[in-house]
Amino acid sequence: MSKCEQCIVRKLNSLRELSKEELLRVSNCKTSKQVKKGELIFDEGDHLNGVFCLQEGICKVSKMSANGRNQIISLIQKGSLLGERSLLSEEASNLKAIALTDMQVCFIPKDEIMRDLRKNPNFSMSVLKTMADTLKQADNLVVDMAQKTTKERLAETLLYLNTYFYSAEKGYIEVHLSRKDYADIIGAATESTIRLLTDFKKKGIIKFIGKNISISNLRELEKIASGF
Amino acid sequence: MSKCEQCIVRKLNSLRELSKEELLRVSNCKTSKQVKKGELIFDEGDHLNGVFCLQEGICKVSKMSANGRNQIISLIQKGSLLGERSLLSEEASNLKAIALTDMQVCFIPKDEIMRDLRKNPNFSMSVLKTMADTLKQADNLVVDMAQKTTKERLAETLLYLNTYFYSAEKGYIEVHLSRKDYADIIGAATESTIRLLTDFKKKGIIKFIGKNISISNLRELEKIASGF
DNA sequence: CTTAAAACATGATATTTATCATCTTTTGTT
DNA sequence: AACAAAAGATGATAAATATCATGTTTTAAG
Repeated sequence: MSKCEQCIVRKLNSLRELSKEELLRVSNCKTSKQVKKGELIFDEGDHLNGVFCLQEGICKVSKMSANGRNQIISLIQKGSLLGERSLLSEEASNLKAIALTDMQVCFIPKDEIMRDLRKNPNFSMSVLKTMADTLKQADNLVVDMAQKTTKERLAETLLYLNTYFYSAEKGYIEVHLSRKDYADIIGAATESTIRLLTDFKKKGIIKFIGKNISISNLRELEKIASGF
Repeated sequence: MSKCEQCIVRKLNSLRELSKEELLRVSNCKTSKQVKKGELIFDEGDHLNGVFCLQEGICKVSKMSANGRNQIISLIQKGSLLGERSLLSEEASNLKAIALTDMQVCFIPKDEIMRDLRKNPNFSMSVLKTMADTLKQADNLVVDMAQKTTKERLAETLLYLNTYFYSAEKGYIEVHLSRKDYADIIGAATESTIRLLTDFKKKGIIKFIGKNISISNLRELEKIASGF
């Protein structure tokens, strides 16, 4: 199994704050596994007892609502930690994570991380800062969900995907989301979402063939996202 | 000025983890002030440089959306800390806090808290845990906003208020929110919100005279909140 | 390659919600 | 007490969105 010290990905998250010795211990107790596209990483109700460090790939994090519909809260890519909250509360996970691409995922047991959190202030401060950022994003998401129309939310989602997942080489957004995934992100019915996408396409704002989507008129999409 | 060591309220938040000496230092650098109902505690864009510890009263925390509408993210009551995120990022506040009742508020400068966060693992772990909880709540709120109808959200809001702010003595929910506040919580138009409240009243689910609201049929409200 | 299942798409319609207009009631100020 | 301003209320209407029905295309499994 590869060693954390040599892992470039850890530079992208709070683990960068760990000392050589701490990292060595983490390296010795971590497990690593392959997750295929579409597979479950963890489910709502699971007791995680550790955090995931995403080596490669992208996953969607979602939550079931009472009425049985799924809401995608965020997309997480390689370099991020996942499941930090399980460290801090004894509760089961309130979220579910599913791979959107083939993935390489490391799992670090709770005990090891907890020890570092208590011993290494730089590490705990970094985790705190990350959570603060996530919280800020969540607040923004709440406002968007509460006040924007589905059209505005879809425009915003496309802009977001374009920023983080556009491949210049391929000429389109690299994450392949189903129409239902898009619907689950913006919190709309799948049919409504399809209609909106078709509408954007007809107006020359986006192009798509199947799941390969690209933006043709960025300015216009930005206008729509911000409500004109 | 009163001393933190003798303050009962601190027992309710992460400050409970501070040692006597740490608390003494906090006590010596904190400032305390009275905030009248309706007054601003801090605004979006303010650089806080510290946290607020709420001694007495309730405030609403909100955020302006791009289209100029206000969204109330949460209600915070005495015993809570407010503005922790300002400690962890250099950014200006993305939220605004306004008093819903007369309040007594302490302000603790950033530097003092930061020092304790780094030196006292129990304290930083407690802050981490609080943020994790807040984050979980935020995720739940996102799902509600995205997938519930305005009626369901209003029902849920009333249930929440009833849980945390019902006064058996007075016989109604003690926080006095305007119809616009309710609208800003559920993310709906004020007129729609009034119609929903009137509808609940007509159906005998709630009673109200002005801003004094009480729940008559809890079971029914719970049904509505969960979408039947 | 065939076939069934899943995903995508679109029309028709119903429901939900916002907006605009107007009126009434309450609140706070002089 | 008188009055203006704010908050609350309600009707009429328009706009946004969901739902149901159905057909087409794509995908995956044998």
